[in-house]
Amino acid sequence: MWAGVNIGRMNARDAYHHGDLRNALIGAAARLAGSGGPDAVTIRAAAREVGVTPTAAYRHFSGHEGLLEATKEECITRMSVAMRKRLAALPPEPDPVEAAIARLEAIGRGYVDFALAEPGLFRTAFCRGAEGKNFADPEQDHGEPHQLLMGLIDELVRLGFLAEEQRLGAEMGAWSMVHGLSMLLIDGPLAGLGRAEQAAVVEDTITTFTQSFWNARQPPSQNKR
Amino acid sequence: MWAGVNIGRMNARDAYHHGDLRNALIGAAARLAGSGGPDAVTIRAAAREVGVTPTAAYRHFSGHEGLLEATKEECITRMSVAMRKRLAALPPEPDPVEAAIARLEAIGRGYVDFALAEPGLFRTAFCRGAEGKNFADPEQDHGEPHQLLMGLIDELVRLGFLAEEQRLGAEMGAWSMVHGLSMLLIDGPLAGLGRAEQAAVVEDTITTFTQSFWNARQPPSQNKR
DNA sequence: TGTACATCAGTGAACGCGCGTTCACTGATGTAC
DNA sequence: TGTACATCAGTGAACGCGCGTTCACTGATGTAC
Repeated sequence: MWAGVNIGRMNARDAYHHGDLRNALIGAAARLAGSGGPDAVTIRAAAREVGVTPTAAYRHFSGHEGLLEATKEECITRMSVAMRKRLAALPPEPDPVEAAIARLEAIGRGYVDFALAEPGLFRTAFCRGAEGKNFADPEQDHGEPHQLLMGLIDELVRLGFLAEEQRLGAEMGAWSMVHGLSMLLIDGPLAGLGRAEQAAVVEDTITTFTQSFWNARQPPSQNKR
Repeated sequence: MWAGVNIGRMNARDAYHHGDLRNALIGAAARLAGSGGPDAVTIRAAAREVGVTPTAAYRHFSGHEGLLEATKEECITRMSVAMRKRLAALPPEPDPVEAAIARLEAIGRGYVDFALAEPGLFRTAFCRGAEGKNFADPEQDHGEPHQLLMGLIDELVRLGFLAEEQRLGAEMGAWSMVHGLSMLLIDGPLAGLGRAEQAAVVEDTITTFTQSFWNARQPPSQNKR
């Protein structure tokens, strides 16, 4: 009871010298984000959830912004876990190019499905962050989901399926596609669609996009699919 | 001075029986949205901007949600104006297919450029709306930018460039792409990039996508894909 | 092994803020006669 | 053309809310000796 994730509220006894308040607050904040999006992530609400005074949070975070930033990271982590599960569930595929494209499609579906399953977490993962942050810094990464994508694009280049000059367009095209689709489905004009209609849109869009990957193929040898 | 858009604050004399308070409030709200996004759109701030009591707004809107909804519409309208300008600036192109694809690319660039030029308005145009709204209702449209896109997809189908079954995938693919690209650039991990780098990303992504349209061409005559 | 004491990690009360919204009101306008 | 009066479109004060943050504080913990 002294470490790890806390479930529900703790009584006053446990709350005192909690042992893992930082993680407990992040967990609570993620719960709040899940049901109410980034706006629901407040110091007071997270502290309330954990059963602790708001002031206590200031021992572990610089303030509201610190909590939100930590919560964003948590959301990104959960997202990449969901995406990795998709990869793990993929059937074996001997052809390396087929395999890489299947993996690409799988993480794309994982991306969109996570957004649909956990819109609050998704919104939080991509909500406007602190002004000062500079993502252009190559030292800083854009988060795990992006790393998964980059790895697959790298592989397609290595396999000679994509040319070096196609790298940026393919990477950003894929990312933009799944991100935009997710946004339109959860917050945008497609949010009112029923489950089945949404699934159909996802299916068509992803399929079309995967096809465009085959179509964009390098000028290699025979009939290109 | 009695009608039309108001610039700056009005004095008490003019404010009384303002004449066009509804539009003045929407204009003020759009200004707030432009600098602070949807969260900055509040009844109190809009009223303050116009030089009027918050209570006065309740003569023209049901409440905060009513004002926000009207502001969203305003943002969407401004966006489609910007996109139409791009269309108008296009050089003449005799080939109807070339023309349609050029127009498609133009509205796509217009979409992304609007997001980059007016991130606050863009965010507001696509912020989470009222729960009850059902966009699945075919009577309701998804907004002018979407109509522009639909019109061009229709034309490509009519010209035989796209097959009927490709319609949904092409439509959602194009929309998702520009929407996701916009979001990643203004709020997401690409927000920290410099102007030049952002422009390069836009260029590559849009070019790749337009190319994929050519690649996705119907199985008309010669070498397919 | 016991104890004094520094430090750590919480409490509880309070602050000021901007918000949405409601109330009773009143000045300005326009219309019937 | 003048006037009484209904209606319209504002005012001004107040409410309660949840928020971020700060303050002085104190109970719990762990460590030096």
